[in-house]
Amino acid sequence: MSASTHGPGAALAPVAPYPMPFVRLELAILSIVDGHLAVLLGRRAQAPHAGQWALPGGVLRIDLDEDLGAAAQRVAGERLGAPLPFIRQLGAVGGRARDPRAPWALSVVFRALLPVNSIDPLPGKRLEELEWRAIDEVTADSTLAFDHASLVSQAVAATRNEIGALDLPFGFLPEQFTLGELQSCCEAILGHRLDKSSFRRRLDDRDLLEPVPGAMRTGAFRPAQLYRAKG
Amino acid sequence: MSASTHGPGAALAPVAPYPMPFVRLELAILSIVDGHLAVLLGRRAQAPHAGQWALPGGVLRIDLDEDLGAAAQRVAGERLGAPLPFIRQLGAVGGRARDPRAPWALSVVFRALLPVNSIDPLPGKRLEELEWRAIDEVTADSTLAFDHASLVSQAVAATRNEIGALDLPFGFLPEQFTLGELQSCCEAILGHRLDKSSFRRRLDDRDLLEPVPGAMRTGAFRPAQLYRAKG
DNA sequence: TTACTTCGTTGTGAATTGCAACTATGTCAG
DNA sequence: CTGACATAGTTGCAATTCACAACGAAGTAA
Repeated sequence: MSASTHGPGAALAPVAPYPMPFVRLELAILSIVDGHLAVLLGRRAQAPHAGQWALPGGVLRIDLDEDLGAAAQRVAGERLGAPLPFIRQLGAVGGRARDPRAPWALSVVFRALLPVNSIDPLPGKRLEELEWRAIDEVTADSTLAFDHASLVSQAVAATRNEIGALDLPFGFLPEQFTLGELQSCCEAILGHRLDKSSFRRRLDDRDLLEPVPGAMRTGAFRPAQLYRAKG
Repeated sequence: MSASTHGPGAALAPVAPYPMPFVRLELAILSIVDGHLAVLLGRRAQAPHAGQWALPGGVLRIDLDEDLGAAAQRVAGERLGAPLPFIRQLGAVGGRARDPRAPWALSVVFRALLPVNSIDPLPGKRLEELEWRAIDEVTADSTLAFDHASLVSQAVAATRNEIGALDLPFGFLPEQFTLGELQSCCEAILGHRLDKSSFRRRLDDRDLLEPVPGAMRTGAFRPAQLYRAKG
């Protein structure tokens, strides 16, 4: 459709006659279930790797997608029924032996964060089983399809680095949250516990949060001040 | 240049009926010239953006390249005549309006480090002007072709982050180097001076270097112990 | 011999961090 | 009504790290 009908500029050198790779987007969607970092996987219905678990993804559609970010959002919408607000590109993988459906397959990998108690995106459209799987299991088993085990590790490592730099995982949290929730969230991502006072000191040194004046989270015990991201 | 008679790809059956993007590799090759961080740019001979400066790069050749890393090495060899030992992928950019030669262009961006006094890679093959340009100028002018100014900024930011995490820029250095050289190198990358004692303390806390027993760098003043990367 | 420049180390006060205690404030059981 | 309880939020302090500066050491060059 858009093969040659896109030429507002002057006549340029033609696109090289080389065959191009099969380009896909893969989504590493992370969340926290039962206090543990988890990734959303789908069981493949068709060959190749039928029956194995894989990251949700889809083919790049240059007729539909304005750019890579838009492509990732489109795939997220098709597979999960909802756009992903906190999404970041991790990089690309590509090579000859990655996907038997094509002689050369290139995937651009995106990482997204979904709120803790987000409604399970299972009521999607044409999707098979989708399941949250704990990171520890996934990286231990490593029976994922294609090279997706390595992609998951990459996504987790990138996310842990962000937390280390106090780049807060707002994608995991509702708009308003308590400092305890934020800390638990970071602990789940990192896989170890943090010190409360150090954590809070670093937070207000960086001036990233602001308290919501009247709002408190009321529960079984003492209520906690609600905060929201600043700026 | 690449409109020659090379068409082994016609036989490859497309795996999906969707058209695929035009895929290129771009190289952000950094070095330190005159104590300042610099990037290697080439002046474009042909349209589009003829006469403007751009990162060296080339088209992905799925018939030649085993994977993305190999593709980057091949492009480096063709454009510079030498392989790049310290190379890392930064990510991919892609969209409709990136390159007027194709309706949809995707570039995978690599960052490489070249030793300080590396022989200028100018004696390449079919290349136009290639020139080291100081980072400060490049990011200020921003008259680079395509979106390459943004790619350069990305490469610099990634490299500065690595230094901050004491991921040492061995690519900038010869196999053996003095601590002073290493420090100057990091200072050039970061753009500001570092404290000598702090720098050395952090270095031997992480146990990254080992002294070469008898080797000293002798110069105009007091000789300095030579070190090499450990492990 | 002396000036000079870089190498390498040491010292010190400030800032950050880790650890642990303490108080505060609500719910809930009795 | 009262006190146990679990979490919220703060405080204190020792230990570590850090920035900054000074120092002696080692070579060249005049």
